[in-house]
Amino acid sequence: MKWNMVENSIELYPAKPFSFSECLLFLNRSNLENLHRVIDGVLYKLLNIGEKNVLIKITESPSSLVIDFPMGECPSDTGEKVIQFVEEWLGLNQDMAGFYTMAAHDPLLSPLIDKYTGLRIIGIPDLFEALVWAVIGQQINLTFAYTLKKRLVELCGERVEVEGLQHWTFPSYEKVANLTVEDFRNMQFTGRKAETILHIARMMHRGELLKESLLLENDVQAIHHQLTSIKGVGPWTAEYVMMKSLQLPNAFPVSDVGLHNAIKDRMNLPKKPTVNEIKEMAEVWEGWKAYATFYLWRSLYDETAL
DNA sequence: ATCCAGGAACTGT
DNA sequence: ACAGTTCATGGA
Repeated sequence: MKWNMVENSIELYPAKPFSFSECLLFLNRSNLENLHRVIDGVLYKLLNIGEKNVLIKITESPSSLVIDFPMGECPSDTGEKVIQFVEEWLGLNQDMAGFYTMAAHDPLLSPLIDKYTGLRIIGIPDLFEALVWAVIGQQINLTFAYTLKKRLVELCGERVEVEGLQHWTFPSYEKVANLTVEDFRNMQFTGRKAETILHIARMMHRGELLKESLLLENDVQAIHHQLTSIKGVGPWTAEYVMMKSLQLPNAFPVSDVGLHNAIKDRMNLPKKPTVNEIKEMAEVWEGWKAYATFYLWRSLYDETAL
């Protein structure tokens, strides 16, 4: 992707179609979210890069996205990492052309790509954060999931105040690895989720689980197997992480309840479809199942009928 | 109060 | 292989 550094700001030029307002809508869906902030069309996020916390501020200009650094100058040698993060976070490096061509011929997806043109899959570039968020989200409603995440972040994430606004980073696996099951129980995590998250944190702390290593696997089945071999990580969590953190366009959390509800609503079905029925209708999505899923999720929080 | 939630592991057949 | 049970709690 093209980019340009001008004085103390970076301009990015995502390939079209790209919708910044769709990014903001997704990122602003919960008022319990504290890992970024959306204020009047401006997106803030605190990044931890090379032991330093860097606040980025993203705005849209007519022809580009602009990243500014409200804490001062962009520290030298972090510019590249900031760009890479934002690309993965907002999906700027995603090539949508094949998906749109496929979706245009699918009666379920075609209204969605028309209405949400430019929507990208919003990612969670940090593998640890993606895994923890997925484990938290297992079998509980989203509001409670956000509450639990907020408690964990405020317990051991890092906080910075800039211009009167608080900003948080997600806790590092080093810090989480030093927590106990009781710490999690006090935050109303279940014992199982506490064990799973602690296990993941300790694995990553020991260097036994690395995003770069997963991405070097030669096929997605190997990645899926490596993730599901972690106790507490099942098929849904593995696919979710492959979609949101590893950016695999064909990742498919087929058992996802939200996906089931979206398909039911979109097709006016009397009840939710079975997993096998969904697998059948997803055959034509081959190669793009992650995008199909994300566009269907998007339809769930649409206030206006399609 | 009742059902369900962006599941997973375990148990029994 | 497949179905039922348990975990645990909050939200609507």
